Amino acid sequence: MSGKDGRRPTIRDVAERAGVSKSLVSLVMRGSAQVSPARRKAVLDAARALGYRPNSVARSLVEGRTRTVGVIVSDLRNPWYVDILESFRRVLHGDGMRVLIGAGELEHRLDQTVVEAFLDLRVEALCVVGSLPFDPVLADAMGSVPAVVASSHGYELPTVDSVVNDDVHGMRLAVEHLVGLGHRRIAHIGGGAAGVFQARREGYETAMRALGLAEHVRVERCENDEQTGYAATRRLLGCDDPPTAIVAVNDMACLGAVSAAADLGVDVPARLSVVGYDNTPLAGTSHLSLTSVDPRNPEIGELAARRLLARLAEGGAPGVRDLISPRLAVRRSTGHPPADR
Amino acid sequence: MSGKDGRRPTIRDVAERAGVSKSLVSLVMRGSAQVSPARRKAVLDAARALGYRPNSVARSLVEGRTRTVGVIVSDLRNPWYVDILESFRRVLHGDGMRVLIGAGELEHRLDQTVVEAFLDLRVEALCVVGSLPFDPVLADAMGSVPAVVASSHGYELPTVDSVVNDDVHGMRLAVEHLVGLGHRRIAHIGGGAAGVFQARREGYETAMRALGLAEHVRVERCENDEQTGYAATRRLLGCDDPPTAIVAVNDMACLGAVSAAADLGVDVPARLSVVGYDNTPLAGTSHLSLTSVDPRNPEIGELAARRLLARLAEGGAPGVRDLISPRLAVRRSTGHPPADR
DNA sequence: CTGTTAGCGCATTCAT
DNA sequence: ATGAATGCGCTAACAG
Repeated sequence: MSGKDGRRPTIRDVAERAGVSKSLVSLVMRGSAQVSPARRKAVLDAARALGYRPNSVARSLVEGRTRTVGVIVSDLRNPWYVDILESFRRVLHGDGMRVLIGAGELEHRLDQTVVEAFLDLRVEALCVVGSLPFDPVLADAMGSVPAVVASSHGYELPTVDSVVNDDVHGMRLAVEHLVGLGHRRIAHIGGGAAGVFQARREGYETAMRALGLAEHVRVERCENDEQTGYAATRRLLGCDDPPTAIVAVNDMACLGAVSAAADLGVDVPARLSVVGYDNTPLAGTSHLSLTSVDPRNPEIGELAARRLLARLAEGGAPGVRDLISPRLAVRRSTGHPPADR
Repeated sequence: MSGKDGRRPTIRDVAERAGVSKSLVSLVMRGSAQVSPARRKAVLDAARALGYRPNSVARSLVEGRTRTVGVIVSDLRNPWYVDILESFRRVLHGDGMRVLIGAGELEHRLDQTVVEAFLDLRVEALCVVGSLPFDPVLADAMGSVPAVVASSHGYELPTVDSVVNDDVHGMRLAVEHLVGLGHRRIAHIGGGAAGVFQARREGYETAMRALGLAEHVRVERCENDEQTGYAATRRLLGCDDPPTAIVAVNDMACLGAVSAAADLGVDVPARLSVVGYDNTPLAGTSHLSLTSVDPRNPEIGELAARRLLARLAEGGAPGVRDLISPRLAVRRSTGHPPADR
């Protein structure tokens, strides 16, 4: 398991034991075809006997590359990003790259230490998954190494590719679905002037207008959590002319809407239809069974990885923006509106 | 941003620009006090002007250490482990260590590639979070570098520390809480003959016997997901003498229990009390509001990190087993049993 | 305090 | 097909 004196065995130990030179061991370890079968076997046997594995630190140093890309995830606690990550790393693994994960957000600010850790480690590229507060350190880093953002707003730099789901299209799918069921008073919880919140609010408003429902546009502010979604929904349901349907900015807010409806004795979907966004594992549970816009995260992760590989090969090409068309996952939280009073 | 010819600047470039030797630059970068303020400033200025950052790859090679520990997480999709990870990395960061995360499970088998990636990277220690299928490659790795397991069963090797919550105590808290509310027919969903499932089933049985309820012991098999928890609960509620309370092996199964009860028109907690385990974010949502055993993950992560640091300093001491006493987070899914028929 | 020298483990020329 | 020499960027042990 260890070298003779407790150290891990090096290429030299293997060479000595196999009775060949270090270079030959190196060739064998990297799968060169230019080695006679007999010597190859001798090297492989010696390596196994010693428990040798090439030191990737030394290799990185001499090759001048680490074959590593750093991924900065906005929030580990809400596992909406897992599908992005999995397809992203699958593609990069296929290209011999390693993927490191770091958590980017720390008390509503960017955790600069993860950016610096990645830079210190000499990652060859960066990927930001999910919206992160803007920070010059990160922006600078993304200017100096190849970078891509996935499902993220706020870092669309000139030389950074971005792959995001089409929020406008997604909100349109949600509103059209509800209109198709007969709803007209369709409200939105979310809002705000930045990032996904802005994009989805605008998508909602655009869709409502396009369907002739401009007069019913109604937005109540909330964040990406159950509490504020709950409060926003209570405000909506407490007014004179409450909506028959709510489109939420994401699944967590939508969960708040469901809780609020339950507390008020409003049946979902009989008296209130709700639609979430992100199609998280939460939405798929049979207990909630939320109709939710599915951003197609596996596709986003895969395309982000491809963009990154292309950029790694090409160099500083201008950033390309990919818009993935979402789909609607229809479940049991939506239905026909109640008959008019 | 880059060196003169596109390369990243090295310690040599900085030394040249500052008019000092490389060693001096090295001293300054590592914060030595043995440098005159004037020269220190010259070095720092040159480094900033060049955008220099020490190459940690080269540093690792010469120091013979990477200051990196690899964490293998069982399942990224279920974010129960996040609190463990956060406190774990907080402690390690405080000691100048980096933490890398890898996903360990791949289609019910261990993903050996993450173990090998960590070994290739020369991580100085390993940490396994959550139960993973046994695999000789991982066992071997944990024998060859300092290792600790947190909230995990199955890798309690002779030289591996383990920090786990006390499942027996946790199940006892759950059962006692229910008995205190007046329940007697208390069933368990979970079961199985390995890992947490075994430990919690045994804990349940022990607690029931200790409270004189041996005759009411009833276990229905399920896994760590909503579907099987749902099915198990339907079996329980469909029999002649259904339980008035269910203790689930974890929160996901408990969610299944809630769904099943809802589908059968059984009100929670009026006609059925349910208790989960893990106190995941899910349990805390006001919509579900599950009473759940809280394993105190922040403490687990912190202690695991301390054990690892001690082991890193000490060497191959025998593995110590820490049992963390869980607490019960009481919420709205438990209440008094219905009055007898 | 500062500069010089020698590797860390490996891949990569160049010679055979 | 194989082996010897060179250097990746840095730190550590010295010698000034």
